[in-house]
Amino acid sequence: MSLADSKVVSLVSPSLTECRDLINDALAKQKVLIVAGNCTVNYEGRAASKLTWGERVLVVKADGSVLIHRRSGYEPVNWQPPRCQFRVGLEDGKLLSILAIRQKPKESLRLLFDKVSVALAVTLADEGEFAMHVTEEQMKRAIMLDPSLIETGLKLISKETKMGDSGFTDVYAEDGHGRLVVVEIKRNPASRDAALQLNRYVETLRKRVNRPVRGILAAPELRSGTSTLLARLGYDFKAVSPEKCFQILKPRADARLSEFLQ
Amino acid sequence: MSLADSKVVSLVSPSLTECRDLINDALAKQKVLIVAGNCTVNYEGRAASKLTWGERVLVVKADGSVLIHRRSGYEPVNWQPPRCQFRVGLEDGKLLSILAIRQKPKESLRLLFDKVSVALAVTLADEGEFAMHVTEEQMKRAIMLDPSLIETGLKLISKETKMGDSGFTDVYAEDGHGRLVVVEIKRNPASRDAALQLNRYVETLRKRVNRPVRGILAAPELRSGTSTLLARLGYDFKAVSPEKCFQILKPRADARLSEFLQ
DNA sequence: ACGTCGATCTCGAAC
DNA sequence: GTTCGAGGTCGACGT
Repeated sequence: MSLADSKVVSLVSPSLTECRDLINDALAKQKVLIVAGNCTVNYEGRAASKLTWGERVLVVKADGSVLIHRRSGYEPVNWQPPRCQFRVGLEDGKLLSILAIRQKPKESLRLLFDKVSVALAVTLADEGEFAMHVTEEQMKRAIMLDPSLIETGLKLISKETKMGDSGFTDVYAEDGHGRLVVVEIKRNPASRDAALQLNRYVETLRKRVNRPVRGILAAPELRSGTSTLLARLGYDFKAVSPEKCFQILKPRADARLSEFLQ
Repeated sequence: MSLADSKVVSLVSPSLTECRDLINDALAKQKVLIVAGNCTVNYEGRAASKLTWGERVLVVKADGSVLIHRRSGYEPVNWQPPRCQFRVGLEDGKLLSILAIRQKPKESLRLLFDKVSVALAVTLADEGEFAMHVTEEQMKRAIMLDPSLIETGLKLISKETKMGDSGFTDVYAEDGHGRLVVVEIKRNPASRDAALQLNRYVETLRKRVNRPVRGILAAPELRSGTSTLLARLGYDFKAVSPEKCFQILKPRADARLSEFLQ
């Protein structure tokens, strides 16, 4: 097994020639490529940009995505989404040039390295499964897909996706008797705060429309004392479990998400 | 100069203990840290997710951003924006645990490595400047060089380069019928605000001259709803892409552009 | 600090 | 294929 076939190839302070060979090998074998060094970057496509000399980390992934990261910042300074094609070359033996071209939209990313600190080609074996858990937002989505989770005859008014100020999620609907309904959704057992928050939304709405407005607090359960408060305010409670919401979302979710409760 | 002080520290197939030390050193010195290995990731915060075992690349940047990349895909499978704090530890000497915690919103990212292929700590010296190229000003320049980009028969009146107060760029011209034309240029999809801004310019001009004044909104596209507003105000829209402007500027530019392309 | 908006948004789904 | 909407969006700007 030659060096180039091993799972990790790491070159510290390689010559540009060594680096070119490693890059070509990594690209051919669809490894993940990581290069840290002094470079410039020119981008042209949907927009155009220029990045003058400095040390950055280049990452090329197996699907031809490209990331160029500076020392700080979550987002790459330059990048390309998947399906890039590459041309790697040495200019005068002094500059390592990497050209990443993408069709549709037609874009190009051109890197020049004059010094590479470290170059890395890694084969990643990854069959792991990624799963998002049920969030409040997903519960909301389930309820909007099937308002009968709350009450038969309930009809949505708006697809408003605005979140309340304290992580409360609200749905506006109309019940079987034509009354406006505000539904507050909580993923966890709802506290008195949730009831008061619901109250604020209903009060606000009552000032704006001249018709009956109901309030419903939807959550897996109520914390102690919340039931009394809710009744005193004149609102209803509806038990909604994350699991039930998942049953609604499941048929619409893709294969990966179906794994989501693990 | 010890190993840990050099600009690049690269460990291939390190023990988890070595790896922990390298990571702690990198975090302390605010280096860029790159770790490739077999891991799981658990995220909890605004949402929650779980990623089962598999080989990925972890990147921690100098500002405490975290990226976890799988072999494919532009986007990291898990991440944290800047300002994470870290806790690194060994569990039973069998698992390397990295906990990244972020306040506001309260979020946590927990990685467990059972095998590290390669660990890298790099100091990036980067004072380079990043500049986007086709700016609104450049689009304006292109349109002034070739007003037919907007409409055949359009003639410039002034070379006024004054910018509008909100980043709006305006061009004054005269159309084939001798009517005054105000052209508002936006580099990005134009919103209702752009239409209203154009309206203000046209209204102002109509008060000062006693002749017909047209308004044209030039942008790559209109955001939803803007078309209706624009029509109601009686103005025209002309699609102008940065790319097309770039094509106009490209042949005319001289020394500066040759630098721009290189 | 909080809300609104743009982005080389990216990404997936619906049509 | 294109269009549309969501996102753990991120990040910048205005209040």
